[in-house]
Amino acid sequence: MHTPVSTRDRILEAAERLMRTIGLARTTTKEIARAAGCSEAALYKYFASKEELFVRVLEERLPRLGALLEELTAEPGERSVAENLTEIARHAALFYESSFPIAASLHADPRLLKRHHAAMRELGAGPRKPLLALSAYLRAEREAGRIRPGADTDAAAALLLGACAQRAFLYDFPGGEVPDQPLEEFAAALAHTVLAGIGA
Amino acid sequence: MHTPVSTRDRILEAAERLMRTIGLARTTTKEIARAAGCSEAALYKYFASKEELFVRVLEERLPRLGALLEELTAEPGERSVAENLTEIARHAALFYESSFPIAASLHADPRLLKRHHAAMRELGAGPRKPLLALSAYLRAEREAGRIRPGADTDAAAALLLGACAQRAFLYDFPGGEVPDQPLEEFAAALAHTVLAGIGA
DNA sequence: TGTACATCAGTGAACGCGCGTTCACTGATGTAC
DNA sequence: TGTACATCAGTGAACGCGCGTTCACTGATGTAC
Repeated sequence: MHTPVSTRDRILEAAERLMRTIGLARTTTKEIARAAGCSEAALYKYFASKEELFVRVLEERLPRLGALLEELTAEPGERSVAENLTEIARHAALFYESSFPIAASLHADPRLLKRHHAAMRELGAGPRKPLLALSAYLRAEREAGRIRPGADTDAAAALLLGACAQRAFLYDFPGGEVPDQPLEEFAAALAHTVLAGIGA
Repeated sequence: MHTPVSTRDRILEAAERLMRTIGLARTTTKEIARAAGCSEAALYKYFASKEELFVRVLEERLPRLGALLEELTAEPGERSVAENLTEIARHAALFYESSFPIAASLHADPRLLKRHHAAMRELGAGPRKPLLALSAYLRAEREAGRIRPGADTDAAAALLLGACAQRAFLYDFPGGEVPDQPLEEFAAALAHTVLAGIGA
């Protein structure tokens, strides 16, 4: 720890930023080195290959929605269900917005996707975690009598998170199109409409 | 028209299949030519560049959900809203399943995405079309008194289609994981839960 | 009819470029006596 | 204290490979007279 930011960290940061902005397809070792302010050879002092570098970026620098949801739903009783769902939708939308470009890149290269998926499994993470966490929260609310007894919590979770994920997809398009509906409003509308269906 | 299937069509078909299976990142001109049963040079008789070939694949071979939805909702009165929504969800899920891998590939390469987006705009298509079509259908049902007057049709459309799109994402993972819930059941559950919120 | 030429789909072999990767190295810092 | 050696982060320059692309061509089919 001689320097406040290690070369390794600068490499990871540069790789992540490039994946986000110019896409995996155009993120080359040369570009990464230039952005990190080191030589290409230095990359290979810290990572065995370009593929391993990418896997590390995904493991070490992507946020975790599942963990966030678990936190958010730790004390279910403190706020109303509507408030909780709105907050969840807001966080989910932000999360998908920030991770979508990288996730998309991954799916363009099944070999890399496979390696990433294996690494995720070992970490106990994965793309289905947020769904499970939200569904678990909704079941708890159902037990507490705050949502309707017959409500389908899996369907409700799929609807809410799906809409947030799709929003991220719709706005990851060139031309910098701005959403016609602000995030807060969008989140509240989703929560309200879902809750109208499952609320007690 | 000497042969029943032209070389151009075989090239497009091969390119599409490869994009779907091995991903854009690994779809090379050599692989396309091999799969189409022609020389690499032949590709350049029909397409100016590899990038143009991809744009043509997207323009000419991807299904159109927006058009399908418009068709599906042409005579709203014939079936119940629940039946209509289930059918819409089913078709949407199938559509996203088939187009997701290619859409993901596109987002890995912003330059290609930009070209594609421009081409789409000219065709009057685009990723937001299905949302608009579904929301229009729901508004029609609202006018007809078959769903609640105050219902937020935009939110309902975002929820239903978002959940279908996310399902496609969740199952586009290696290891050939099979959905734990059959498509029919999934579609019905979504339609039911959304309708509980907006139904008359 | 035959003959000479034009057109056209498609090819084999090569090209140059940019990529990921490696190698022998340098200069600074730490350690033993 | 100075001296000799070890360790370590990082580099410049090169390497080979695979990619998209091009070029001069071939052989089959169509057309004019």
